[in-house]
Amino acid sequence: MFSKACEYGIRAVLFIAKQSQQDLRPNIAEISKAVDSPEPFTAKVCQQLARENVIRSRKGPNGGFYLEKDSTLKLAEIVAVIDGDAIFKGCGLGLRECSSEKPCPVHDQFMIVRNGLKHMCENTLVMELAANLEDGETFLKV
Amino acid sequence: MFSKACEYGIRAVLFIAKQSQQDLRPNIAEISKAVDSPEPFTAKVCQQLARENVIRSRKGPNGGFYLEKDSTLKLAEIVAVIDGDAIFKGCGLGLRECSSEKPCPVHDQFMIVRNGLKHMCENTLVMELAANLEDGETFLKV
DNA sequence: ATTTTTTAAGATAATTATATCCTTAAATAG
DNA sequence: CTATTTAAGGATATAATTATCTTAAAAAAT
Repeated sequence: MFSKACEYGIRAVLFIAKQSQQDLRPNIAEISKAVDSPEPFTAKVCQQLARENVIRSRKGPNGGFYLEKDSTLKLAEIVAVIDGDAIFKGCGLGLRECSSEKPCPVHDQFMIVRNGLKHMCENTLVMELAANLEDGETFLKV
Repeated sequence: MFSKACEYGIRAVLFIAKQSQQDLRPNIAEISKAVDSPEPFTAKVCQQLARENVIRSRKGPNGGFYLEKDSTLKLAEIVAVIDGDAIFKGCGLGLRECSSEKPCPVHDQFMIVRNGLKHMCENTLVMELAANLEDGETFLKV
């Protein structure tokens, strides 16, 4: 569904969000340990997200990645930055042109599924997911 | 969503199905031309599907790939053979273990989307899609 | 100011997915 | 039975993704 980079990205951001709720700023070593992802690769992904202003970063001692406490970041923004929006918009059979005027054979069926994914990602708040994580209701590794 | 191999595979099978409804058995050259896909790669995919009994093939003059006219083949079988069932079953965040007992943060949300895709693929008949194709209601290339 | 911590960026390596080529073997038509 | 057509299989090439390593630059703390 999502690329590995995107999976790591979402997991990293959820951990960052959880830590941010306690005024902490985890660095790459802490993040990759917490979400069980390769350190240099996770660094790349976090840097990309920071560059695109999806998350924030601070250098120097006590630095790391963080989110504003009142952040309204949604899953969709993470996905769009890392994987692009092909998964939300592209044709299920890979046709360049595929629209209701010139639909592929599964156009209508896919539209429903893709819209479901899109709405889900656009309506899921990172901070809310992080809250469940803090309660031990959900998990980020294994 | 699906791999390129799987996209080509579905497009190829839909064309094969359409031709089979007219008692034709297209060969690789005809298939890859009709669905605008690379010939050797399409050959690999079709051979794999034939080996796994998803479609049928016949060698020699006038040979090619085909489906029985009363085939009840569904999209899900093509996807499962080419991409496996990770897309129907796997965790959206790539966790090895992810269940209702030990869910990832987006477990419930993803479940809904994945099940939507799964049911769609399991309930969509290749022969029905091929019929629309024959009527010029849907398209397989560009 | 200097040192230390940490992000940032660039270059490189390994792996996987995509694509191609070439040879072999099967099967049909004549 | 033979020639021809076509799928099947193996080996190989290319591109993209995933992963790593190294160095630089920024910023905070002392």
